[in-house]
Amino acid sequence: MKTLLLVEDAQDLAQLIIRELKADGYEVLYAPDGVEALRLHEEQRPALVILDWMLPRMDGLEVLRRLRQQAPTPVLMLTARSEETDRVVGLELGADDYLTKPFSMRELLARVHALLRRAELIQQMLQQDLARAERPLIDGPLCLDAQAHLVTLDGQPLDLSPTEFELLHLFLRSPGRAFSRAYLLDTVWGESYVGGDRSVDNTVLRLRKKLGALGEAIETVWGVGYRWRAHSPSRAGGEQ
Amino acid sequence: MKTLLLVEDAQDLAQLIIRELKADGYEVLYAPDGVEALRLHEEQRPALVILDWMLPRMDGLEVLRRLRQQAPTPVLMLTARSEETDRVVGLELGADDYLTKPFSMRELLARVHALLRRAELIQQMLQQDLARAERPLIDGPLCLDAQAHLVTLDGQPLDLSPTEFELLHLFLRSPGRAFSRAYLLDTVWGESYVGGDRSVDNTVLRLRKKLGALGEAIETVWGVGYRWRAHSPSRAGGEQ
DNA sequence: GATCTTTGTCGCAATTCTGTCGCAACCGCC
DNA sequence: GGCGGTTGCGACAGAATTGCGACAAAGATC
Repeated sequence: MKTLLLVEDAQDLAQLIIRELKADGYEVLYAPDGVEALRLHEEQRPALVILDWMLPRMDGLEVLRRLRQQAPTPVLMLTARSEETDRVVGLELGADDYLTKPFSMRELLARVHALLRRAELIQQMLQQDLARAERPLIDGPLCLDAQAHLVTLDGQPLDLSPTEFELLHLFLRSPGRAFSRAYLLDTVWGESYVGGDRSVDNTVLRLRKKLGALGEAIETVWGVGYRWRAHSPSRAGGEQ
Repeated sequence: MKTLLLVEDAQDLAQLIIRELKADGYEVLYAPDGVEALRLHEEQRPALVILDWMLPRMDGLEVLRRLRQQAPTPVLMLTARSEETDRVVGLELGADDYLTKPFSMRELLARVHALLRRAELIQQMLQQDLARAERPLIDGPLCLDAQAHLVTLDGQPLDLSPTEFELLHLFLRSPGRAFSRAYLLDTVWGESYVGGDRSVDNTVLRLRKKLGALGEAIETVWGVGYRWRAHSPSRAGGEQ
């Protein structure tokens, strides 16, 4: 479920927007002013920010400027003025889209969807670029092709869940390196994720199962975390 | 419905033309001067521009020159002078046609129709050229010929909708590569499209049905999107 | 202007994923 | 060998994702 941050000082409008966004399946954080907005943004890392132009304590443009220093989170600005200069200033400072009051909830939702999709696209493009530079990762009978998002074992495709795939990807990129659970949670699950270490354990468990005999390649580093065996023998031995 | 842009500072004439064009089923954008014309053109990308020679703030020829830097939109110029030199200058600068005031609405419409038809033809030829560079894409019993805009399965022609065709085309150009829904929406549907992920799902569903047994070649990449099954495992990633 | 095609959306079912819990097994240490 | 802490692992439930039929709106065709 995606999390959005709404920054709007008019309480009644805010309530309306929040209700609408929640009905559409989003988690909504709310900040009545810029200071609170920056705090929430840093703490929760929402997928998108809806930012009112006029705010108490800190001007919307100033908030936008500071948000941009924190992260490339997409920003949808709301304004009462439809002057072109405003639009230009907002967009130049890095707002991704722009909505003039009054607007319909339908339109707001459409813009939110579009912005989120674009953000997703950009992320995928970046990943694709990385993946393209990367040749498929091979370790004995195992092959992970990031671009195809495909893992094969002895030539047979392996059906991995997204989390399992990301974990294996990380392991294969740095065989022999030990990863703490905290690091894995940060990297694979995302830095804003809040969950227990047992999530890691279980994903490792499931991955080991799917890897069959190769599951042994994921070694437990006692008291620390896990590690992918550095030098896999060219063929898996007879042990089971 | 095609969108036209009318650039004309004489209000009464403009009103007349607008009414006439709308009655003929076009969407009409209106700019009273060159600055606004360029803005609208960039923002809305009309299919054709009707441009008056004499304009406030920016001369019609200057507008034409700048339009040409933006896009190859066909331009119909209106002028009060019938001198041949003017005609030459206008056409040299890239106006596609030319109409001398006063003119009948009947004549204007005829020219608009002709220009649009020609533009469509040109665009189609460009696409043909692009398609020609590509040889037919073949995957087992399936053959997609972009030039002929034809798909055959076991030699039988397959009836695909435009969206389905584009989607299949994209898949076959990069077999084995996983595409996110966001990427597909951007590429097949267009970046300005605002719609949900389920549109992709449904087009995939319809395509799978029409492909029959080969429908299985469209693999679901869970949590990511879709991928066309790579036939030859020797090539790991799709290249394009 | 009537009809057909295309295509986006909705709703529900089916599937898959994933965090948590409980308990057993295990490790290192004293 | 006992002990505290850590890990393995099966089970479960809630959440997220996808499949798919139905419907309606928009556009194309005639």
